[in-house]
Amino acid sequence: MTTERDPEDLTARARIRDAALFHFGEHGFERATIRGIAETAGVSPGLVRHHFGSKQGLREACDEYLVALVHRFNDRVRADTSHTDMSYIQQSRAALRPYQRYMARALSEGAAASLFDEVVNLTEEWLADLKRPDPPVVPLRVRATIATAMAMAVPILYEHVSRGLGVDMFSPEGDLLLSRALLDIYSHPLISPEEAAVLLDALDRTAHRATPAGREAAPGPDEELHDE
Amino acid sequence: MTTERDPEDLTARARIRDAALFHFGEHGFERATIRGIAETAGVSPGLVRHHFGSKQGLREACDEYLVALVHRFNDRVRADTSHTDMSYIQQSRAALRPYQRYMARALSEGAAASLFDEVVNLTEEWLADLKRPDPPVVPLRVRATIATAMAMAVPILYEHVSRGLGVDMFSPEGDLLLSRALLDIYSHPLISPEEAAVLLDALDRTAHRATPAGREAAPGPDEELHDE
DNA sequence: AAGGATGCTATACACACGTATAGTCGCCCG
DNA sequence: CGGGCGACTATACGTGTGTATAGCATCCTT
Repeated sequence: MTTERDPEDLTARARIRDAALFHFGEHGFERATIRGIAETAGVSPGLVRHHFGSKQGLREACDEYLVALVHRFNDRVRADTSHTDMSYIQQSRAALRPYQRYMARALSEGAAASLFDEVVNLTEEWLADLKRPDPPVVPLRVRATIATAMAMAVPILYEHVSRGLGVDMFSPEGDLLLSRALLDIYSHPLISPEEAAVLLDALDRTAHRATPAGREAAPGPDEELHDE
Repeated sequence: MTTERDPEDLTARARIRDAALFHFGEHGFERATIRGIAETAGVSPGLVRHHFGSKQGLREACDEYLVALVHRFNDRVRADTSHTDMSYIQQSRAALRPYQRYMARALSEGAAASLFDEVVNLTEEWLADLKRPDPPVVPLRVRATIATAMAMAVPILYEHVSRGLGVDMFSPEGDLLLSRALLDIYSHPLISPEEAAVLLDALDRTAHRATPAGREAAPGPDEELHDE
């Protein structure tokens, strides 16, 4: 059913990559060892180097593999016109679950940039057709980035979240509880609009105090603060 | 002013701890070396072991130090009755900024549990006196945990967030942009209540289908990651 | 002033890990 | 048939790192 892998898999190369995804995800890049990965894959450590050149090369291969995978799922979600139907999203979630820990680790180690950006793109589309009473105070891309980061937080902080939930996040119970919680949080503002207005005002005032007149420090690519 | 440190600081022990907080935050626990930390602290590597026993002991000392620090700030925020005034929060944010990268790393490595829990407690209080039209569908603790995780995501994904923002997250510009974005996101639901209701309903229905009666799923230590 | 504890350094050890090299087996193409 | 080539293994090397030990200096106590 979920044959989302490339045709030429089952090969030793693929087994090494899978083992690496597991080991990197479970122990982190540094603590994971080529020897351990090789053992899981059922090959000799030398073969790892033969196929991927180096440990870093292996990581990059893992990243590329996942980027392609996520991209494929994104396309499917995009193709789904009925946004009330979550079957594709659920399906994607399920299929990507084995790789969540790897993604979490890689992202928190600063790697897998294109993977993150790929998700940001999707989030951007998602946020774009979201109706809201007042105009946003920051560009769409910024909101999408932060929303993506926030969504990634849960798998990244796996141990802590599981402890707070009282059940393992990846168990069926945990997954259900988590989904319900996310739905609740995402559908309710954590700050009342009035309070937000006050705080935003205070923020802008202190900001103006800090940056009195013509500032030019740190020229970002596009400094558009206002909106898309 | 920012004399938030213990009295007996300036000592070599304190310098080592500070250096460790920096190195661990900058390079992660694994990549950070005792020799490097010692050099930054201006002492010999042996002294690190003398004071903290082991690298792990050093990490724990860092955690304890930060838990105490955060705890102190939490108390001050709690003591602040006027919730519209953000001076204490801003002050705490500023004071904790040098340690943010350490905290982010430690948390994403699964460590510093009590630090996380400390923040969850504060979030819990924050969420408790938040008015909302409908009753929550999950316990307060669960919501607080996830909200905390989401808040932590931004510093953890520092590189990616900075890239998405177009400016360095820790620069003044980045900080302002980030604050505005967070305010915007926190004050607007990302899912409309109606949509959420539909999704929640769908979720509960599939959940009942999946777990007919008492499930307790065997959480295998190593999940097969090949296919499903 | 003697003695010991404590802060601190220098040196050495043990080991795990990434990497490099040489070699073997099997398959495909000519 | 055979020659080359890619998949794969065995083994070894170098090094970075945590840790252990021994020794020195300084200060406090009695």
